[in-house]
Amino acid sequence: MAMDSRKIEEILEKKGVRVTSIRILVMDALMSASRPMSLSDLETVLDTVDKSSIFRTLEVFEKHHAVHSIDDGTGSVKFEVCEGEEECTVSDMHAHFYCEKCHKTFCLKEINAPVVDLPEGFEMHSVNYIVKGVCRGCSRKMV
Amino acid sequence: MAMDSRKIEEILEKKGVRVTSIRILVMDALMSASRPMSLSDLETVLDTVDKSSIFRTLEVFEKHHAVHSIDDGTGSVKFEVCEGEEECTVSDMHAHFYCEKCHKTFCLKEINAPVVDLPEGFEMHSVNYIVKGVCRGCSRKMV
DNA sequence: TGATGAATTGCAACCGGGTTGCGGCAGCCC
DNA sequence: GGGCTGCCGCAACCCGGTTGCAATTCATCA
Repeated sequence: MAMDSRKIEEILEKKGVRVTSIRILVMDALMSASRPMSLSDLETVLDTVDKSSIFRTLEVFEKHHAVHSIDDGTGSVKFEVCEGEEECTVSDMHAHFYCEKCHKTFCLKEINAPVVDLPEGFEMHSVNYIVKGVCRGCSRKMV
Repeated sequence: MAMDSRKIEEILEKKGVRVTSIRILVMDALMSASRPMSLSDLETVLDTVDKSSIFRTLEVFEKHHAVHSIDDGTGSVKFEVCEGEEECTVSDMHAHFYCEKCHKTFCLKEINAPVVDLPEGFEMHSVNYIVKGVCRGCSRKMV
């Protein structure tokens, strides 16, 4: 338990999510992780909780804008906690970095996902901006 | 057969890909499609050809930089023909648009994928820039 | 406190995209 | 022709994601 469960309950309530023990566990895991987590990441961390429960919990969280999903092109969707109180908007989305060596996905929180002008008639709902390459740790090791 | 198979043979040879009848079929399908195609798209278009053959053909094409793959976050990777003679570079990559109504992926060829400055130590190999929303056709229909 | 109905959870099975092992076949060179 | 290499089809598999269903938990109200 990395975080005070009171605080987590508060957050869930603020988002309009009914509080249950499993939801606290999942939110806690997400908040104490330094990187976006996939369903199977969560499965291994929370090995007492069933996969489908985690899956449905994430569904609920996403619907209530407590978390958002990002697709880093690895074939497994990652989830991270929404920052502000409000729903994430397009301009809030930040870039992500996927390391091809260590297969980890990093948040580049400082870097907003760039927004481009679309051709007329196209309506933007969200953007996904993923950079792939080698992360700091791995590029050091290679010298 | 939308294209002259001679031309396709030429292209394959230029990329250093051995020419076979299946490879011509796959390349033809990709070149005559107006949108990036997934493995299963190709499967339905080329219903005489086995899935694994298409899969391995795409592998070969990709290794020889005859096609590149894009991940639009739908869970199925799409492929499109590389434009120039040379290997695609980061700055050549263009943005893509995924329509949440009709579930089609569009190339925004005019729009280069934006390139951001990474934190020190991170090394960029490729970028994926996907915009999700509603496409022109679908937003018209809704009026 | 106990009953009732709705929401949540675990289990098991399923789905679909992607991937692989293997045996057969085609093309090529000697 | 014989042998080699690479290509192809088939079937089976893997894994992330998803669903149906029955059991459990929870909130509510009498």
